[in-house]
This record gives sequence, structure tokens and C-alpha cells, in this order.
Amino acid sequence: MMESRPYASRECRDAYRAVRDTLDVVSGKWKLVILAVLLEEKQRFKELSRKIGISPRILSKELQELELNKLVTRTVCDTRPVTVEYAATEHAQTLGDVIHAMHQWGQLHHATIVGQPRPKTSELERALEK
Amino acid sequence: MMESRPYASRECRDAYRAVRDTLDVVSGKWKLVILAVLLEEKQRFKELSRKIGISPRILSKELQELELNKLVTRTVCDTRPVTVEYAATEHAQTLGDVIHAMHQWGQLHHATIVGQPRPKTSELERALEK
DNA sequence: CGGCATCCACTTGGATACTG
DNA sequence: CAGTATCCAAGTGGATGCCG
Repeated sequence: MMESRPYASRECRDAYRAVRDTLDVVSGKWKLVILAVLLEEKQRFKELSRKIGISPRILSKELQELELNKLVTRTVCDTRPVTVEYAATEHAQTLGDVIHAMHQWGQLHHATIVGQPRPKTSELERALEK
Repeated sequence: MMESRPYASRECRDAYRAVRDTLDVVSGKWKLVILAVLLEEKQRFKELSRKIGISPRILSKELQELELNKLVTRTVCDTRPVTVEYAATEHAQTLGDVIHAMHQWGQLHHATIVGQPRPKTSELERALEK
């Protein structure tokens, strides 16, 4: 494999890797939701689970990945039944530009798609509504 | 369902929808690769398939989604066995800011992660190398 | 050549029950 | 409370063959 790659230059491949890294971090159903909540204020495991309606198994997995990527910190509190607090890191805040760009383009895209004389199929509606 | 959502305000929900729309468009294994190639110059189906090493079935599906989102155009050429040309649209070019932001942050992220005294686990390496 | 149909492997997300 | 184990449903990506 690796015969004919679409990227002639090393710079292109590296650029693509960087984009993919970002995509890996923000993709998925929950990562951005969790980060959004934690960026407002730190939360305990159960609070997160309840607030965003996510099962413990998934939440645990997501938080571990976010912690590996240094986007959240995990702090065990020495309380009675033991609680754990999760908080967004400074590094998580640097995601702002990416979120903003995606927010802007999402709006532009929506306008581009629905602001047309009779969209061809209803396929599209469903795709955007989901 | 829809009981307790983490988004108090309407603005937040709308912002999140816009971000999700963008994510839906650029996520996945191939969409950005296809767009990158088509942004350089228009290509025929087979050329695309060969250049980036993707099976016809997947390529077809991806192209249809991209066309629905007005990111590529599909042109049937009246040649002998019949060829089809795909080209990136102007709308596809507006994705530039998003890509750029993801590129920048991807680099920052990589530096943040690997530029540390002894990363805890080798988990991380694999996560970033894949 | 373009692209659909079939079948299949792997991943993602989820419900539930259980442990320290 | 925090987190794991099990089991499971659905989605995604892929190989191969066929057809106009």
C-alpha cells in the first residue's frame, strides 16, 4: 500500500495530518457537548451524566479520551463516598477558533443550502435536521 | 426525551446546531480528501478512485453526499463509454477558514501533547499516529 | 466507465447490571 | 458516587461482482 497518494508534497501530508488530529479530537457525538458544559464550569461525573443524558459507560470513555488529549483534568475529591471533578483545561479553551470557524461556516452552509429555489430532494432536509 | 438539555438559551442550541452541521459535512474518512483533490482540479470518477485508493461504492456514496451539500458538481460528459466529471464548487472553497483553523489547532495540539516531559502512556502515541 | 447490490468486518453508541 | 463488564443495535467502511 501507500502507492499513489494524493499528496505530492510533504507539507501537504503534514497539513492533512494536523487537520485529521483535530478532527479526531472533536468528532463524535459527545466530545464537544462535554467540553461545552465543562468550559462553563467544572462538574462531577454524575452531574455530567445527568445534565447531558449520557450513560456512564460512554461518559467514562469520552472523559478518558479527553483527559489523554489534555482537554480535561480529573480530580479525585477526598469526600465521603468519594467524588470526582472534571474541569476543562486551558488547552481546551484554545479550541475556540476551531469552534468559531465551524459555527460560522455552519450558518453559511445552512443558508447556502436552504436559501435556494426549491431544494431538489427532501433527502437534504432530513440530512440537515438530524 | 429532551428533558434537561445542557443548553439554557436558544442561541446556544442554534450555535451548536451550526457546529454540528459543519462537523457532519467534514467528518468521516474521505470527504476532506476528496475535496482536497477536487479543489486542485476536477477529476473523473475513476481518476478519483485510483488516486486516493477508495472503492467505487464508498466513493459513489461520498460524492452523492457532497453533491447534496453543494460542495461538488457532477457533470456527465457525452463521450464514448460515458465519463463523469466531478468538480469542487465555490461553496467548497468557503470551507477554507474551517480547514485552516483545524490545521492550526492540530499543530498546536500536537505540540501540546508531545512537547511534555515523558507522556504518561503509549496509548497516546497510538491515538495520534493512527 | 460509472455506479449499484451483496455480503462482511469493525467501530460507535447505548441499556443494564454490577463492584469498590 | 464513580466506574466497569456484558451484551447488543446501528452505522461506517470495504471487497467483490454485476450491469448499462
